[in-house]
Amino acid sequence: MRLVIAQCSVDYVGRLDAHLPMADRLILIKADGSVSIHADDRAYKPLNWMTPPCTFEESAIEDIDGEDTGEKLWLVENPKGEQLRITIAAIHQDIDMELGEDPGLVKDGVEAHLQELLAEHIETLGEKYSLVRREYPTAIGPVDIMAKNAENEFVAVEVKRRGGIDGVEQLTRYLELLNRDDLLAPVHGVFAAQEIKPQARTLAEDRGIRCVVLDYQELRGIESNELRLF
Amino acid sequence: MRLVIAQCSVDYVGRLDAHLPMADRLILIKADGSVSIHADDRAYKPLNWMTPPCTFEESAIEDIDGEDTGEKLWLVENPKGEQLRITIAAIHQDIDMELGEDPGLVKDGVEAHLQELLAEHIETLGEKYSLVRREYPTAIGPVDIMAKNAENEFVAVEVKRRGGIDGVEQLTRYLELLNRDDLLAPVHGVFAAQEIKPQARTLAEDRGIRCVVLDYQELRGIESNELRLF
DNA sequence: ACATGAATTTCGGCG
DNA sequence: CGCCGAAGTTCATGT
Repeated sequence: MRLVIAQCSVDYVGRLDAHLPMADRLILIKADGSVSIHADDRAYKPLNWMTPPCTFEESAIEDIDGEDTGEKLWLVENPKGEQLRITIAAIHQDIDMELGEDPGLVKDGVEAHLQELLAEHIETLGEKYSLVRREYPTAIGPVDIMAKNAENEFVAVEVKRRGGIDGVEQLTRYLELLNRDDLLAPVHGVFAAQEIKPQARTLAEDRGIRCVVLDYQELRGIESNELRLF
Repeated sequence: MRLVIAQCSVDYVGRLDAHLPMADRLILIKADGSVSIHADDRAYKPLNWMTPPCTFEESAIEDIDGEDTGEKLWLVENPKGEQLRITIAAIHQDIDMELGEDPGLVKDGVEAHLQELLAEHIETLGEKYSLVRREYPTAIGPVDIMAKNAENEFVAVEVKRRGGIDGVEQLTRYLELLNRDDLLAPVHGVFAAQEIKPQARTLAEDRGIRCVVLDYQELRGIESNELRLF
């Protein structure tokens, strides 16, 4: 990892064209070969970058008379021919440090995990609910969770972290298909998400689909409480 | 902008839970208050981060006996209560630098620009093609470009940077609607993108929609050539 | 390798 | 302020 704070201008030519006028910025050169250029804002997003694989080449910039201007051109290029051209006017800091390979991130709470938790605690949807199976297969793709309600009727559940119109449309297609099967009908629908957008809720309820807001911490809490009982 | 290279472990509790075991990493603290944690890989993407607005607080970590362990806890928290807890075991580098406000990025070549260029050079679609208007309004949303072909028939054009199934479906809906209007029918369809996925192409051609791959550099080149003529 | 779909998506535009 | 859709999306997964 090399960190360079420098006065620089940048041009990107590739999937689009972009230009950054001369200013002080951080240039981050990682061991994977990637280069990214950060300003002191825009949170974690760089102004410009090049992802590996790519090559890095430094050259001196000469003026019309062939005199060295003291400026450097850093040319970063990938095999597709996309280029990042960094003109370095002055370097304020330049540090290099070996970090070694990172153990990596352990995530917990994405959609797959929500589905898992809800399947384990299907009674969150109502008393006497029981799980039929996760990823219940249909001709147009798997339903996230298939369950049965207290009346022993089928309930198809679509799980999302953020529930939008798309998810409702998806569930609607499943319900339409499933309800054509006399062995299953009537199949009810539940749209379950950590966050449900108003439009999605309206559309869902309009179609007789019940909306359930999932509380991830609470679902996890149920597990913790169960554990505490032992 | 503060750059800290440190041996640290990180826990994020918020929209999901995530954990990073102890290792050497770069911690980037920007003037906007954002904090991001980078490893020496994963290109420009940080392992973990917190976007502003958020608060930063440092405290000493004590062991069970109340003895200072020498470790520090950096607690980054946003108003929603999401937390980034960084345990600092050792600091290898710590530099601080004022960068000032960035002039910002000039972009050129995104979808809006593709649409603009194609509208200006509608003959790219065929000889004698003429532009009716961009963002041609319909009840279900605007058609990117409405044109007429050499036979003076309407042609609805959907412009995408990357053409997938969705774009074809969208154009199909427009065409269905537009062709119900006797004043417009027959309306032909053109699916224009910098890159068209095979499945999208198959679907489009199956529906009688013509696929056109746009070359951004070439469209720009036309402009350059025109300029050169003057 | 390619297509599909989630992401702490982010980001910007428009209403 | 919230919805909607693009993004140099990126990233992981399944086929």
